[in-house]
This record gives sequence, C-alpha cells and structure tokens, in this order.
Amino acid sequence: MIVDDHPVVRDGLRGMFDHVADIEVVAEASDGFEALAMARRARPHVVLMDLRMPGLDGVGAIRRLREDHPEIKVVVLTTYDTDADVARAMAAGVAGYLLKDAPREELHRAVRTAAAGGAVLAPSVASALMSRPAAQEPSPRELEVLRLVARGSANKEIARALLISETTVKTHLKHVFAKLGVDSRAAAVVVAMERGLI
Amino acid sequence: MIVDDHPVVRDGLRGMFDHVADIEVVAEASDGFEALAMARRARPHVVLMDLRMPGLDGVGAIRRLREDHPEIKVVVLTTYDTDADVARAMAAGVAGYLLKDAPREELHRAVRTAAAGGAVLAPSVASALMSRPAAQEPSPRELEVLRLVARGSANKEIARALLISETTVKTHLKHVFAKLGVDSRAAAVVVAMERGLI
DNA sequence: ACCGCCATCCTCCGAAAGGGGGACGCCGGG
DNA sequence: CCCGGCGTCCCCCTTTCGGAGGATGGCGGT
Repeated sequence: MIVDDHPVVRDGLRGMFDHVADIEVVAEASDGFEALAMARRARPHVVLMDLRMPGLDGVGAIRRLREDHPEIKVVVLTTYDTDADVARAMAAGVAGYLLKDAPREELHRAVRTAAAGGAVLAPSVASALMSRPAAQEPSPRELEVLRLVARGSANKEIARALLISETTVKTHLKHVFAKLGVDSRAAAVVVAMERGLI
Repeated sequence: MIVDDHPVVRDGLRGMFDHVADIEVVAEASDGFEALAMARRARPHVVLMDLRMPGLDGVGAIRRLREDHPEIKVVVLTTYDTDADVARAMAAGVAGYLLKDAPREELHRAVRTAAAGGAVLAPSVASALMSRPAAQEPSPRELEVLRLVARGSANKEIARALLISETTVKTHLKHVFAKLGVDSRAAAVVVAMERGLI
C-alpha cells in the first residue's frame, strides 16, 4: 500500500512496482485516516508511508496502524531525515526508513526485505542514528519554553505566559542549551528547527 | 522536459503525461547541470523543474536556461512555497509555479498554458505574492550578519568575523529586525528560516 | 545632479541574557 | 528504599542586547 499526499509521488511509486512480479500495489491513500481505512480493507503486507501529510500525519497513522494490524510492515519514505522525524518513526515501530531520492532498485529491495521481516535504513538515516548517542531531548516543559523563545518572547513574557517565575524560565533554557549543545537562544532555536522539535 | 532529483517523482510525472496526446516527455534530468545539457539537445518547449536539487539548484538552472534558450518556458514544481523560493523563481523568469500536491489535471493544464505563453500559479503561491507588499528583504550584508546570529555568534564575534565594528553589527541587526517585523534575534532567525533566507 | 539604498561609524543607557552556585518537592524505576 | 529526572524557585554576577538618537561616504539609477 502506498500512502502519500502527492499524486505525483503515488503515481511514480505505483509505476515503479508495475512490472515487478512479486510486488503488487493493492491500495493507495493520500493521508493518515485514509491509510487506516484502506489498510483494513486491503490488508497489505507492506505499507510505504510518507511522514508529512495533511490530516493525520505519518507517525500518528503508523502508531494506530500498528495497534490495529501488528502484522503489517511499515516503511517510511520521506524527503526529510531530521532527528525528530527519524526518532519518532522508529519509536512508532517502523520496518524501514528511506529517503525519496532512493532509486527504484532500493525501493524494491526495501519492500521485499520488510515483507520478509527485515529492516531497511537509508545510509544517512543510519548514520544519523549512530552519531547521536548523546542526543538529549528537551523535556516537554523545556520545549514549551523553547517554542516561546522561537516566537521572540523575552524571559519575562515567557514566565507570565507559563505562570512560572523568570528564574525558572532561565533554568529551563539553561538545560535546553546544554541538551542542544549551544549557548544562545538564537542558536537553540535553529537547532530545534533543524531537528524538527518545534 | 522533467527535472527532479527524485526518481520517484520523475517516474510519476512521466506517467502522468504518458497517455496525454498533446504532451510528450522528451527528456529527464536529475539536477541543474544535467538539465542544461539535456535542454540543449532535446529542445523542450516546456520544462518542469524542481527547486531543491543537489549540484546546480533550480533557480540557478532556470537563470542559465533562460540565457541560453529564452524560448523555453519553465514551470517550477516544488514542495515548498516559502517567500524566498517563490521570489527568486519569479525573478529568474518562470512561466509558472506549482506545488507537488497538484492533481494531474492541473499539471496538464499548466504545461499547455505555459507552452501557449501563459502563466500559471498555485493558489497558495498567488496569495503569497499578494499578501506581501511590504515584504522587505534584508540586504546581502544584513543576511550575512543574520546567518552568523543563527549560528549563535555574539555581536562581538560577528564583528570580528566580518571585519566590522560591533556597533555596525548592531545597526545591521536593527535593520534586519525592522525588515522582518521582529524585535529579537531569536525571532529574526525563525522568520528567516521560515522564509528560506538562511 | 539628486535621491535612495547600503555600509560604515558613533554615544548613551536600561533591560535582557547567561553562567555560577544552591535548594525543594514529586514521581517513578531499579 | 533511594536515586535520577523533572519542575519549580532563589541568590549573585558579568556580559550582551537592543532601542534611541545621529553621522559619514559610496554607489546606482532617474
């Protein structure tokens, strides 16, 4: 099954599996909700899923898909390989993570491997997973503060908005800086955006 | 001609024009340089071009393509509709700007319209162009300062790096703030990233 | 010749930011 | 049961920001 909100990509994927004997495209969906409905009916062995979609996004769809049909293998196929995307997808239990610049052979191989119970990772994704043993995720509260920083709020404003003291805001930010490996709010915001945290 | 670095997208596009009588895909390219070479040989009437590509990117390719072959119409087909992308593409002289979530009929119509000398804009792109009469672009020097801010540099460091005085850095930033409609470096960085300026 | 944009420089100053400590209660896992 | 992570709060201190003025020269287009 193919899940992607871009008609172009769906067509391209279907075409890539058109003349492949052992792989059949049994369904298509353009967002997460449609994916859940189609999966119930079509019972695909493998789902190729985009992450960024309107409505229910990829990660949410994967989670619910795996609750309903644990036997279905999900391979993520997306343009991005930001830390947060990868991490959330892995946590949701995917069988693979490929980037959209992958050649058709790699897609074929990935679907077969996933169907056989194996795992597939794009090289850049694999290295991203390796090279962040110390990837400290900010806590929910810290992220809340960071999001307000990204909006240009001063510490005092953040304190008012979150009903905490300005000192606490500073403490949260201090921890955020340490976890993101930066030492200024501007840099913290950049790193957070790059990692898809905000 | 189709220019996109993702094999999936190229296949999807080719498939979409497969059974269309009056449109023929005469060439494909996976980056800007290849696009220039192929255009010279294939002489397409219309080029469907992605913007984000490795090597020579879309805007650069469009500029050079229009120097060499002013008669070729270029339609941008991309996932993003950030201000900077749109503005640079328009400045480079494109005949259209579509997003990748466009249905096939819209693509057909766009290619025909472009071939006939017309212009095509995705709705969201059109509104983006309308709703920014006061969209002040920072000057090159100001962007240079802004990029260093995004890396977490202090004004003093920026001054050293750019061989200017710290007060000048502040002045540049003051102008950047005004142009981006913010009043802190963190917010400035966010806006700049969203607009694709850095 | 003029005007607007850019880049560069300046002073003054209050308000932030950021680094260094330490402290407390809560909760959940080992 | 104790420890670690979390969220909350406090102190002190130095550096940095950012806002408010204004000023100079260069360059390109009209």
